[in-house]
Amino acid sequence: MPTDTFFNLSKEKKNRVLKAAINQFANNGYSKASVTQIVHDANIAKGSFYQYFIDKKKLYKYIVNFAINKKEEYINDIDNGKSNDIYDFLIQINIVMIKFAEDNIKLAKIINDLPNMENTDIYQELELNHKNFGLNLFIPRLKRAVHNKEIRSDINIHYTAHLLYNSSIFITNYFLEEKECNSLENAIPVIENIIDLIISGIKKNGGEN
Amino acid sequence: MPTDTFFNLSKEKKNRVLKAAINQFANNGYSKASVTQIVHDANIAKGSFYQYFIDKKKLYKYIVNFAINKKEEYINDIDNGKSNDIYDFLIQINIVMIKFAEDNIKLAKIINDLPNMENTDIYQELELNHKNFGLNLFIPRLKRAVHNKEIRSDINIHYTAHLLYNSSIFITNYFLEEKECNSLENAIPVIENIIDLIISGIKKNGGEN
Amino acid sequence: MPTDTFFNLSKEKKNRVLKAAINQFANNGYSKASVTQIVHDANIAKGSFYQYFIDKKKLYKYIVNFAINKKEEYINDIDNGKSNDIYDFLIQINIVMIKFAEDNIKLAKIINDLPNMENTDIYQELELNHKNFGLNLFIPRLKRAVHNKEIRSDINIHYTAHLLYNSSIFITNYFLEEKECNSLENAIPVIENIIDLIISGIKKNGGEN
Amino acid sequence: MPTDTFFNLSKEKKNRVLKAAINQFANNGYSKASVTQIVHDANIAKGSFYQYFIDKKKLYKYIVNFAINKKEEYINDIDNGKSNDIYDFLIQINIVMIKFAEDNIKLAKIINDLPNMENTDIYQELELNHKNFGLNLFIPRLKRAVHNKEIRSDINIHYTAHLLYNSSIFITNYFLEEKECNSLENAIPVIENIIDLIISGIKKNGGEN
DNA sequence: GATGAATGAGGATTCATTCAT
DNA sequence: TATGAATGAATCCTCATTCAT
Repeated sequence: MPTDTFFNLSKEKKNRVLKAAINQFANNGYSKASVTQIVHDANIAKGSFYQYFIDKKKLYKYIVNFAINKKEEYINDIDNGKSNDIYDFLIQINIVMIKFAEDNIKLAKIINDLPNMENTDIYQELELNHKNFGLNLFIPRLKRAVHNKEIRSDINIHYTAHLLYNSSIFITNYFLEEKECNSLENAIPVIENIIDLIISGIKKNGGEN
Repeated sequence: MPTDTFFNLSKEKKNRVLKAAINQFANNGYSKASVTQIVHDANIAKGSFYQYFIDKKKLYKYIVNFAINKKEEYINDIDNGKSNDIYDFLIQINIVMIKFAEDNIKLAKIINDLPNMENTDIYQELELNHKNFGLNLFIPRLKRAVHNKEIRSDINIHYTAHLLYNSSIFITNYFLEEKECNSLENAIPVIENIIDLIISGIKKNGGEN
Repeated sequence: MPTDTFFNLSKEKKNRVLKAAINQFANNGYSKASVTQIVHDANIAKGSFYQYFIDKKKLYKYIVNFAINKKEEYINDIDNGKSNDIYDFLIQINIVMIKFAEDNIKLAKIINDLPNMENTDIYQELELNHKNFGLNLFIPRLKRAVHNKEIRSDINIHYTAHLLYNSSIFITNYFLEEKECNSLENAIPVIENIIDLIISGIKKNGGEN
Repeated sequence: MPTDTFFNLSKEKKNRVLKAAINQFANNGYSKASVTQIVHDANIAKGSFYQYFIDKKKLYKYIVNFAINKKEEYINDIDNGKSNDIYDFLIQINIVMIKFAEDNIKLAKIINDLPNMENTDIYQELELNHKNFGLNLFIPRLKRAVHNKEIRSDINIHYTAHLLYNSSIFITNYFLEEKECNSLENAIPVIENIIDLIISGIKKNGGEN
């Protein structure tokens, strides 16, 4: 999406510009993000900006795609692990999402803001469907788990996928907000706890009384 | 938050203004909402607006509080019902939230948009903690349910409350988006399905084989 | 084309704005005319300008129509005179066009610049066809003159109308440029001279030798 | 007007630049012509452009002179023919002007656009007086024709020259616009028709009845 | 209390020109 | 000499807010 001119820039300058842009979009969202501010933060001329990117929209789309690609890289890491049981998988996916958010807080914010753009043309133009990406992460795993008799066969896979996807977002946000300064290690028990809730339910088991 | 002048207005005029404002904020979010448009839709003079509200921000805060109060009214209705078991309670609370959203789509949208404002000064100034309100809805119920041995005593109540609160938001959104035209009745099986997931977990039970 | 706000302005202010705008467009043409300059010359705020006119284009269209209407008023004056013979008519029309240009040099310049806009969307939007207006001025008169045996029946009316229309533009420009400071009276012999050329041709008549 | 650097360029490169520039000016006029676009079309670097020409204005002046010189070449061709009578001369000159316009549409457009620049500094700087060139084309011929008793001795030569010059422009434009696709042959009857009007006038001749 | 005109800082974007390599 | 990135003043336009009547 950027012009050749942008790609020909020194790595240092490219990073300055990207950093400034990511900051703007993360802190202000698309429509309130200011090109003037980006240009100021990146210490480049106004005119230069428009030699790097056709317009603000193109830059935004580039950054969004950049963020999503990065996130998917994280996810693919575990996907390749082919972890066997659904419990492990759920733990892994949540860990990885927190890892991504920790490593890339600003990018995570930009992705989190996407649902707010759903009714805009710009969202259509993005064409990616990150939401479906999220769901598609869970659906095949759930099917496999049903097949392997790991989980009940009477659940609605669609709803469950939504619930799991939603929970992963919740877990990430929860960790970022309330535990912000702590290391990932502190998150693992929380994740396990919540996944356990989902796996086993909150109901008191007959046998337990 | 509005001035006395606003409260002295005829009910009809007050409603015109509120309706116009709610529409603006629901459709455009805070920062893109246009005072000019509100003024036009409400058919009042620009100057009058600033005699009713100090500024756009004050109006927004007023509307947000208005929306939250309305939502809490719905919730209090069931709370008073003192429904006994946790399962029933969860069903009830989700039904009521959908009801609220159905009856007040615009207000629901405004409330849904709140998380996106979390990093702004305006959010701090709201001071309300709708989120805590949400959590406080579940925490005492969960405690009671543990005490009544309805649910496992080894769950973390805090996390569980979060999960339930989060799920209720998800259920409402899911219903609004994907089932928009259907009646509330159609939602009930979905709600039951999801609540069942949470209650019983997704794990295949020993006895089921 | 302007907003109600503009029409509600004091006559003095309206004139200030119109004068500044006419000056800009006359001296710089549409695309180089500067809103900032208009606003400065008229001594109003930038924001006010956009409360008077939707945008620069709308203002331009308004001014062009204003200019054309004024010109047509001048022409209608003679048209109503129902001057009989074609010679008188040609004299009259040229006098009137010079009068218009003298009284409204800036408006005349704006009209003269119109052909340069012929390939732009804005010209299409004007919808007026000033050129056809010019031709239609001559065609019926020529037809009548042929019928009255004032002029040769073997001329091509279409070409002749073009030639006459074109000549009238030439005469006006000629007068404005080369005689700028002189009064209209000085123009009349020139007009008569040129019209005589067109009426009688430049060829030496048989009888004259 | 270009720098030595430009003249030292390979013919092929010079032509690329000139072609791109002519296109820009013909299609957009001076002020809307884009240096960036010229540079792109000519496939040269931005910096090179400014090594060939001091600035956009200098290039424009060079192109205008280039166009005018070309046009004069066409005219000189017939001048050398020493065609005798004024009627033939007028026919010839109009044919030649259409020929020029046909062969060099872009250059003709640039020349046609000149009157619109009359109030700019750039026009003054051109210094050429193409208009006088046009007039000087006709004045000596008219004098000769008077002397040869081909035309009336009581006409004002100056006005007549203007009228003829103006008509030639009109004829060319008329042909370019309305007959664009046709060959020059189709233009000749039109030219004859109009020249006949000018020669003989539109008045019904006494003797003709 | 109602009105609507006035304000101006701020928004994104363009483009001829300069400059370092 | 060729290159293409850098520059910044200028462009049109928006909008919450103020002010005079």
